[in-house]
Amino acid sequence: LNKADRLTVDCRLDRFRSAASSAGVKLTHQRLEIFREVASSLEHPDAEAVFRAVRRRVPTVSIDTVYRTLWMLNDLGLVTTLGPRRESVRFDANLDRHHHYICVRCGLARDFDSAELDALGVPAAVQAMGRVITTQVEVRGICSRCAAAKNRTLKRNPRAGSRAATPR
Amino acid sequence: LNKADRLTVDCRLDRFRSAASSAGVKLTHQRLEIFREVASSLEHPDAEAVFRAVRRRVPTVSIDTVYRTLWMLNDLGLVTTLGPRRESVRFDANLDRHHHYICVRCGLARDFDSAELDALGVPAAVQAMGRVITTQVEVRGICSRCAAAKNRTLKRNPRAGSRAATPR
DNA sequence: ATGGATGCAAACCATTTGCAGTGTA
DNA sequence: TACACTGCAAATGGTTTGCATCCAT
Repeated sequence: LNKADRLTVDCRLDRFRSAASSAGVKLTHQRLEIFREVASSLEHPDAEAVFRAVRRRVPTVSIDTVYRTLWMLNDLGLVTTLGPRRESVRFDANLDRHHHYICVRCGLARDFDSAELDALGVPAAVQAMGRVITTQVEVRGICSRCAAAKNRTLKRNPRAGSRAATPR
Repeated sequence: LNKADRLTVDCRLDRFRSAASSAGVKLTHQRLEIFREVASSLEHPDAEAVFRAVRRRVPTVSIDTVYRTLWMLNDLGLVTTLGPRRESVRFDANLDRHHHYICVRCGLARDFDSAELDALGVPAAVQAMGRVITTQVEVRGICSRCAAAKNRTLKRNPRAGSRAATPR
């Protein structure tokens, strides 16, 4: 990591520290290392990759602490997930160009079309990464049904969105 | 389904029939029903949802046939998957607005920025679906590393992308 | 008829959870 | 000190696979 990246990581760590104290969660050794790992990686690591990396510095961490911490960071808004959340793979037979709206709460997934979005080009930097097959816009939010049922725990309830509250 | 949708489904079924014969895969009762289900659903069903629906018409289908068929359809290019493929959830500490390039072969995920894409608005139809939290562009393709190693089976090799060929 | 496809049941593997011990605030 | 957090180990649940049987071609 170069100097600028290091600054970014430090800034993120600070954000974590203050978020943690104001949310009343404890700042443990392992949480710090887990967050540092995600914050300083360019790889979008999954739980196991984080685990492997952190274990080098904290040989006793367990994989379940990694999972718990990552979801906690997600709940604190310090981290995002890539792709659909705690869900199984979904299939889509619509081969026409289209985009998706995804409810992060219940997993609802709906198509939408947009001439504007279809016209998008991808920047040159992307071409360098590899061949491009498809370009899709993914809009995430809370669907109206879930918003209507805005009840219950503020903390992420375990398993939310996987099977519970099946859309439609 | 209205008349136009029915036509779409029939067209997709025909496409399946010809793709199947030219690829030399057999056109079974259950495959037809599985494809019909995905092709006529607006729900982006996951494997289990397809299973439940098909079972009403073909009470003996098994969940593993559903899985096998869905991936086969994917290999044939008749179906797409939503979100990252056979992968575990990945995390991302980059909270700045950004987009993703994802290699469908090895699962590599990289950020990229684009002022043009950041300026996107979402169509009104989406507002009706629910509140919008984030808008991201997901570009899928084959990364240069995978393209370079363009060896081996044309058929999807099982487990590809999950653990094998860990990027970087 | 015959090789690919299915269904079954067992295997797999990532992720989650209950619990007793541990460490932070 | 007290309560949240950790590590362990066992449970869970979605997905995959080996194999004997079946059926499109």
